[in-house]
Amino acid sequence: MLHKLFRSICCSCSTPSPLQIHSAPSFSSSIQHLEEKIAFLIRKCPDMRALRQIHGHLLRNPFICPFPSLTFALSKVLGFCALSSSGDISYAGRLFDVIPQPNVFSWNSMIRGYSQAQNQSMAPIKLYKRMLCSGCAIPNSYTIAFVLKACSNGSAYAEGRQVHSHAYRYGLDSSSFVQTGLMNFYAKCEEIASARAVFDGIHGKNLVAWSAMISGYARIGMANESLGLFREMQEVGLSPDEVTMVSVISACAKAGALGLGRWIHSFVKRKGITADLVLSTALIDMYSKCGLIKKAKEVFDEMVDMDTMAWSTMIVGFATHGLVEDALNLFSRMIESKVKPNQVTFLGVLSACAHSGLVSHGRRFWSAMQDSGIPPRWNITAAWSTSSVEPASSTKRSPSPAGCPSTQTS
DNA sequence: GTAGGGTTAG
Repeated sequence: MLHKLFRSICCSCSTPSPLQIHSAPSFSSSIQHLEEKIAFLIRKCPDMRALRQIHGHLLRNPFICPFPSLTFALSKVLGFCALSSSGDISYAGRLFDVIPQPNVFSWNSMIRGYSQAQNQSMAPIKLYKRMLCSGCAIPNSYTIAFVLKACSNGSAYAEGRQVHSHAYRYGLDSSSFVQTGLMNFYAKCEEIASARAVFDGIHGKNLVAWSAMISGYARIGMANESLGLFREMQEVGLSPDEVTMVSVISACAKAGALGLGRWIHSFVKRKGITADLVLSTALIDMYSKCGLIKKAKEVFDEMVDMDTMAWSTMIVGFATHGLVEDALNLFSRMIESKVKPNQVTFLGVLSACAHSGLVSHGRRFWSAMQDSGIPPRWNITAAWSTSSVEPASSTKRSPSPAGCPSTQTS
């Protein structure tokens, strides 16, 4: 089926003759047509099995897919393997290693793919270093944003600062995606003053920039600053969305600001902001932490689809309030609903058992937890290299501006 | 000329 489809697509895009190649508009149009077809085919690709067939066709029939279309096609194949939920990052890695001169799209797909993959915390930054050293592709705003995300996830502060200076040197620091990436990176590394410096330097801040800063303050418990910025955002005429509201609700939860939290909840309703899964979970947490467990349960009961985090938040809430029976009953309902518990869920039920001296129940949950493959302890280690990351050549600008770190590591 | 940023539980 796929074979036939591929054949028909490729046959409909005839290989340009030498005459056509000299006739630039015709050649260019033919190439573009072929690339559109290949992109379509990969976009519709259901799984790795089909993707491997497409990849095989490309390699076996280079005459129907000449350079530069082969480069384009391979970067599309790579993008699917590295980024799609039905992709395969190890296949992407093997493919990437045999591409002679990967283009910037391929580098970016791999950097982003490794950032999203489990147990690959070192890989994105190593790859970024390889990209800079290779000198065959210049980072763009996508590269910088993806690497910054990887640095945020891995709390790789030294590397992130270097990436900041690279953003400046390559003239990419005016990209809104890079700016948001920088704010998030600094906020996640608890360098909130640096995050704020980036935020203050943005001209024409959009909703994402405001939300990122509000979230940065909320995350480290600076509730007043978070809520103050939320007010300021509205004063400049920007309307918050559900993502902004989640951070604001989280700030109320951390501050134990029930009055404000209730006002925010009514604000969400009044403005018609969708109380999606994440926002509802944030509300449950806020009401629970502010002592209003009944209201938390009301929000939970109104939810249609609950994930592990929503169930766990409610279970932990009950446990914290000493409502042991409610916590254990909810855990049973969660299992009946076929939602998989995680370490936080078990922490909730075990803490409920501890509060009420239910030793035998506790032992059963302890065994069930280990049977589920959840170890009693887990470590999240940021195994990042602290070695220097330097571009191979070509700096666009120097020296660094105020607030932008030097590229040299001490 | 392929693609992207801000959100929740311990």
